[in-house]
Amino acid sequence: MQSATNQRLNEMFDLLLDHFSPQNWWPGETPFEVMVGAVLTQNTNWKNVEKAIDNLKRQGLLNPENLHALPLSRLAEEIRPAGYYNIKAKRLRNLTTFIEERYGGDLAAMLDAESGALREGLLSIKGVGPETADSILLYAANLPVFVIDAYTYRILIRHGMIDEETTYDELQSLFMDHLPEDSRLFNEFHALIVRTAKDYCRKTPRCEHCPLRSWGPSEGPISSP
DNA sequence: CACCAGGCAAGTA
DNA sequence: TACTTGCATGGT
Repeated sequence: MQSATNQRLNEMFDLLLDHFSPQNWWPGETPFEVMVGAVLTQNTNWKNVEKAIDNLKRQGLLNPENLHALPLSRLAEEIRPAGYYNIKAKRLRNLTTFIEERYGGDLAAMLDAESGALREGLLSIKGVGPETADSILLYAANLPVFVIDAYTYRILIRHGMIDEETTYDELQSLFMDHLPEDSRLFNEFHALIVRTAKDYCRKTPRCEHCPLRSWGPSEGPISSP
């Protein structure tokens, strides 16, 4: 027998799937590109990240070795469109240093590591917090880890599933303790949440058409709690 | 013009 | 421990 939470999450997922086609996240050709994108998209529009990624890719810099060897000033210049470019250049350097020092520069070895240990390692990197770490685990390493972001918070608060003080780990457990351990499910679920918020929770609220409008108890835009 | 985007760390009291 | 602030470009 399944829990009420499980039923509620299943209903949410079904509503989203019924409304949208599969999102096919993460937009990245290689695991390393996904990792770089995870850092660059911190509090930043994805469109801006794409420009930065493109700069690196076109110059053959989008691999651990070349990016690690790139001077910080040059790296910052290449990722400038993604914003916060000075601090993000350092964060990317911290990431490549981690790959180098902990896994001898062997990215495949890193992605094969045990999930909990790898998460702990990623979180020890200055500039990698829980959402960035979990995005790497799920979308680069294909591990069954649910990614929580600001959209997930807003939607679940608005629909009465959690309160404002719920922590990242608690909200993550809400999903992971009540859904099958399936990386494909987690991948699609998170992508659909982001898609929903982008399409229906922005300045011109279109709540009357939101796929979650019947997923009570909320009514009205989640952007104005 | 103001506001914010697929966060995080450092500073302050 | 509990708030607050800095980081920065580009689109609405």
